[in-house]
Amino acid sequence: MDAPARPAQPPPAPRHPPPGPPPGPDTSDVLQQIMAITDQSLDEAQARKHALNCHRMKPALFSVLCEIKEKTVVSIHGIQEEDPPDAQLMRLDNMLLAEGVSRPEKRGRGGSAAVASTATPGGCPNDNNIEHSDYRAKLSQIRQIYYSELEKYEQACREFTAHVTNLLREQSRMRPVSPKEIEHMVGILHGKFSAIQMQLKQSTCEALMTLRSRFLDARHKRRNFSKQATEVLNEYFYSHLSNPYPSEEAKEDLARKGGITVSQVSNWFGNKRIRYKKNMGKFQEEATIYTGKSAMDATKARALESQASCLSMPSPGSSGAFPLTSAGDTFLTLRTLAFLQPPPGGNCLQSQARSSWQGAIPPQSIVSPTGDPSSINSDASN
DNA sequence: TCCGATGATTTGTT
DNA sequence: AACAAATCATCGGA
Repeated sequence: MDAPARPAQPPPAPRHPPPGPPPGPDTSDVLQQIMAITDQSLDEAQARKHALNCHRMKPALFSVLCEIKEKTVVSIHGIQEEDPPDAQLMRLDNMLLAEGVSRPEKRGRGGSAAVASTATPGGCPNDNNIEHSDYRAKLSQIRQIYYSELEKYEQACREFTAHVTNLLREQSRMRPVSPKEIEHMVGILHGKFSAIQMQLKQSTCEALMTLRSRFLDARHKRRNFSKQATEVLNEYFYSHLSNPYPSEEAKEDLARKGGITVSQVSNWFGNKRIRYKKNMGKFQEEATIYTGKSAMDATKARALESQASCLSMPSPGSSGAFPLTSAGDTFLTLRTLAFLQPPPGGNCLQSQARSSWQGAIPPQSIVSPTGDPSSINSDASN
């Protein structure tokens, strides 16, 4: 660094003239000046700096320069100033919030560990109640990593911002740097850091998705249906063997009764139809059990029906009406409704897929050619 | 551990 | 969109 005073001498002429315009006398002048500056001693330079700082015109000059700079900066960056809330960032934030990873209010600067431990367990509003302790452990792990990383980024951002601010303040003594410019620079810095934070949020969301898909994929965590559900489904299946295609309402009803979802009911019927058709012999015993059950139920239902109609209907002969008189009839009514579901062949639009079922019906269960809805009961009575 | 049962998913069809 | 058929992946009993 020490610059021994050497006699200022003209630079040696270049051996090869550079391309472009030849260096005129101005260039060599500037060069010479630069060389002269480098040759000055540090003390001398400091002295000159001090003299410049103490110049009486300095404050005025700086303020003017600052003003000009401010205008230029505003004109350049003014458009970018308005920061529309990033849709992507909002999506990520919402997801992290929904998953219970982040909190609604993130202003607090509490310890990350405290935050991680107080976050609501199972805060996910998803219908599937995740109870796996393994899942929770992994979720907690993700949460902790997220918060520790976030804290790191925030810390780095604070430190770097402070550093830059100090640097600029320091420099503002030497060159025109307005407070507004510093503010702007800080804003840019924050933008950069928030971009990094967005990446962090994105990877956290990805980790969450992977975790969820792994734990919520029902195929990997299959559970057999409860006895109740199986009974309800089988009962319906064998009592509607001629047309085992429950309507949407019937599916909902079955789902409710069995404590499963409608799509599970649909899956079950899809599987059942296929497997029954493939190997009817295998299901004979089951069929006997459930058709017997259904027959008993039907008998009971009929008894109840006649009882109810005697009690509530003036004319027992009118079979088309649904009395809906008391809560006690709910079962009967539901059954009756189920029996009166789309009659065989009544729904031509849907009959194509169902027509393939006709070949799978055992002889005693085939619906009478008249298509009388009441004939479905023959499945049960047989 | 094997193997049939079974719930879920995928693919192709209507 | 609903379904059939094939297939996957897990469950649960022997």
